[in-house]
Amino acid sequence: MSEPHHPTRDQIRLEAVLTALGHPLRMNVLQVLAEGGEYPCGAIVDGVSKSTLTHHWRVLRESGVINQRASGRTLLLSLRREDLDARFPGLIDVILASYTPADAAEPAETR
Amino acid sequence: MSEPHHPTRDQIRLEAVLTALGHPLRMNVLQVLAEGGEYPCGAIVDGVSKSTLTHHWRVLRESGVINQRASGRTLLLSLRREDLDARFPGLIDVILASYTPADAAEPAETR
DNA sequence: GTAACTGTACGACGATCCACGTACATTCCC
DNA sequence: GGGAATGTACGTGGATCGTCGTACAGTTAC
Repeated sequence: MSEPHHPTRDQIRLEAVLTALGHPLRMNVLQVLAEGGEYPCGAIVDGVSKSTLTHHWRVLRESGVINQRASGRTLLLSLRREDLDARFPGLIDVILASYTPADAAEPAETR
Repeated sequence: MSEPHHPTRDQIRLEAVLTALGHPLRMNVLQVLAEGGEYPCGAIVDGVSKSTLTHHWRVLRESGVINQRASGRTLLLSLRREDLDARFPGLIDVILASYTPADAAEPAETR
């Protein structure tokens, strides 16, 4: 696996982060990764094709929300917590706290 | 002017708010309205056609970010601060604090 | 009443988003 | 080496976004 391109900390833009998190699947990924640790691409979401997932990984990676690290034949995903907290202090915490079960009710809703 | 439709406080969804603010023009509007007070539609942004503005007002209104109140021949816009703070405590403050001049540098940038 | 002003409604257009299937590159394991 | 596993790359098709011009509706002022 090749190392994909990531923005540096300074290149992370607020609008890109907000846009990235304005999609239920990607918000769901944030929730999972916020627990900490690294996950292979295929271990977080299911019910979606591989190529669709690749699309969402790219949005999350290029906005600076996640990091993708090659390990064997998998790419390990993790949240760029330190970078996000340094750039936008409190933002991730507030978003996670604001995303109530009422919002998360239908992950695969009609949209 | 007719009163347009607004979501109730409970109908405001985090993803919709994040998506709404994931556009530089609308983020700009948030900054202006966060100062407080009410503004006519045409007094916040310029360099964009009226119909384009109407589109962005709808996005902001339907996501629950702003309120539009009819007054004479104008619609007065204001931030739904109380509703947003009640629903997502701290979110607006953090977003405003995170939106540094570096991000806001080019309001009418190449997009 | 009539003209000017403010903003919406509607339709159009190109660009982007989102989901998918297929093909391919890389790695692991036999 | 050959096959299986993991994910990306590419192209496609439909939906939505962002912008605009034009037309229209409500209000104000003469």
